[in-house]
Amino acid sequence: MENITIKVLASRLNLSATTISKALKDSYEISEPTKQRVRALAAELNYTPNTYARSLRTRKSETIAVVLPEIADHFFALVINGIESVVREMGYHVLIYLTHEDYEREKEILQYIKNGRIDGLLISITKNTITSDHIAQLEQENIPVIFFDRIIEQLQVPKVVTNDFESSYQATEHLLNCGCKKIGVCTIFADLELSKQRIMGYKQALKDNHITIDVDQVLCCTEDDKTYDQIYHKLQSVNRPDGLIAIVDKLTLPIYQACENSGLRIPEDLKVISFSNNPSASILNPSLTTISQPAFLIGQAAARLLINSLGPKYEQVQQDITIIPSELIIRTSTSLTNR
Amino acid sequence: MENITIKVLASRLNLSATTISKALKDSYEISEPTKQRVRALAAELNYTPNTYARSLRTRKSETIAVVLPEIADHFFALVINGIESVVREMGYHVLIYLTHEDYEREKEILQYIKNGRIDGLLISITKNTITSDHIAQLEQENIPVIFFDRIIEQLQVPKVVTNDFESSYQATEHLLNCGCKKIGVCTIFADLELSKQRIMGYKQALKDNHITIDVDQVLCCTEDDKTYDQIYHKLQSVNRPDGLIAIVDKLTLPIYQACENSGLRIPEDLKVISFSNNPSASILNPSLTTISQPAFLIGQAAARLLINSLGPKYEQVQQDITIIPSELIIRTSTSLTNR
DNA sequence: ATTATTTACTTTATCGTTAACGTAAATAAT
DNA sequence: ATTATTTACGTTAACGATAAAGTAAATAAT
Repeated sequence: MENITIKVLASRLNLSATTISKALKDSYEISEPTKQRVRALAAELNYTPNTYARSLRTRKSETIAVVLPEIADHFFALVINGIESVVREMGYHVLIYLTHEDYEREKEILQYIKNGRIDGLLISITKNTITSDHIAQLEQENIPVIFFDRIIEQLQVPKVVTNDFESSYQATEHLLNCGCKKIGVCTIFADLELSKQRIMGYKQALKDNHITIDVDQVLCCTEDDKTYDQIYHKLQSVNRPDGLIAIVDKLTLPIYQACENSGLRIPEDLKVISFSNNPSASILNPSLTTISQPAFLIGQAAARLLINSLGPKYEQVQQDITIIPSELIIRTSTSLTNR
Repeated sequence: MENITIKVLASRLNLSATTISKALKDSYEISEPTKQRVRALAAELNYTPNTYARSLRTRKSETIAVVLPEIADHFFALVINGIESVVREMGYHVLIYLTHEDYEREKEILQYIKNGRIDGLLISITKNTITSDHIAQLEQENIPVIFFDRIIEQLQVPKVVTNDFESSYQATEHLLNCGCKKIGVCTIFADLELSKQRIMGYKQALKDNHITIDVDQVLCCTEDDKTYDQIYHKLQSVNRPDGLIAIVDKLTLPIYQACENSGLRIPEDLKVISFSNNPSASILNPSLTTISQPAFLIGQAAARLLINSLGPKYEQVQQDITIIPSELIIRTSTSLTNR
């Protein structure tokens, strides 16, 4: 079957290839009757332009890459939904790359996508990303980059995040209001800016409420396969918390399991709040109080920023940070109980 | 900043562009010393080939598209993980397109990606996809297509699915073994082949156990916003089931909520099994008995089939179906209770 | 010693599209 | 009536890579 190219259309209509190209772009240089003939034949033969030829010529691919740690995570899935909603409207395409929290893999990917292929990049770094050269390099090649959620603070690149500090502060105050005396916080991503912010928010809330900060109540589970044990151990200890903030959704499972297995009752013995977007939070037993992050909106905002920066004017995107607030959704896991 | 192309390398080394190209491909036509010089300079200048130029010439893009209804669904997220694991190994790239269960959107997307851009397609159709012309058309353009999970039975295209019939049969027998007398089944995707298979499996199990099939126990919730009401209503009725099979994960939430709100106890009053890959199944209360689909393996198998069909030999992929079995994971929601 | 083959390249053409520039005919301006 | 401008196209070249075909020099075969 013959490949339908612009040349085929041209020879059939006794026009030049350029004229076809211009006609299909609705250029003012082409007369209306000619445009109609061209469009009619293009439709009849089901012509679609060859992406590669076009991109080679125009140096635009209408394709962006999304690089992120994980997709089987409701937060990131929702972010992608947000990105897709914008990208679709703008007629762009999305390449997805998963790092699986592997820093080396992240560097590989960025190397991979450098030449051609993408017009811009949305990225959420791995928990181990320590340098930013691989990202800065893309910028040097004039590929705009936007960070979302997991950012590198120092890099002069637009960022879209939630109000990590404030929402953690708010969560801590909520636990205090529920009568908690010893509040702990737990993370698995010690080095991420968002973890630091959330822990700072927690500490600030304690400080503002004149409560001494006990470093022992900040639990960093950095080794994946020991997370459960560390939590279980903590909840068994004499110095166990009576309120716990989980900085990531992934901690919900081990926390609930550790309580189940150690006989601790939620919320009677331990009140729990988790940063989470998981819809099953409402049918857990007890239902889980969450800080629900605006994942969809983060995706949208990041995608808009990126696509705007690809526009014709190319005004150097100002180095800025977009903050979209999270929402505290109070459920049973922090219910008041009389003891 | 000058763009590093093959020509730049060529002029710097006093070689022709073709020689550079061949050297970088480790062609036998180029001498070892020359290859080394070329590789050294390429590395020094951080050369990466222009994807579009290459794809235009070779008619290969090393890119596949994945078209699927939804990403914020643990099953599909795991499928993507599986796909990514294979694609990554093979050096391919993945474009993601979401249909959001919109059939028109699905057609648009396929039109969209027709020319150039992708070498092959992995697709799981929307709940409303009734014709297959848009898919057959891609095949005509020599773009191989593989179905996964949600297939069109009639289309002569390789398919990767789980054992829908058998696992549903097995689930039904499990409920019978737990003493259920009136087993219901519930779906939101009446027209999908997988729904039909699962319902057939359920019916066959009843038949084989000499139980009359009551069509009233097959609940099709086709309108999204009425799902909860229909389930609630069903569970309130005189003819309510004492065992329920949920054909998709999305039904877990409304079923648990309806039980909560109507005072039905799981598993005492109603035993529940759901097709689900959601990790929170184990911390629901009661924990949920699931048929866990091999999502990751489905993704891998589909991706392998596709990429193999892109290979040089291009032996017409046999019209076949790959079936990867699901696993019944028994938890508390189907525990035996004495009544 | 002559021819055949191999080695290591180069030249040319092309993938499909579009940017840049060119031009004949028609229309408008003076 | 002459020049200027506009309209509606066409020609050429190029994006960067590679397939196809060509070639000089070196080596092997007879």
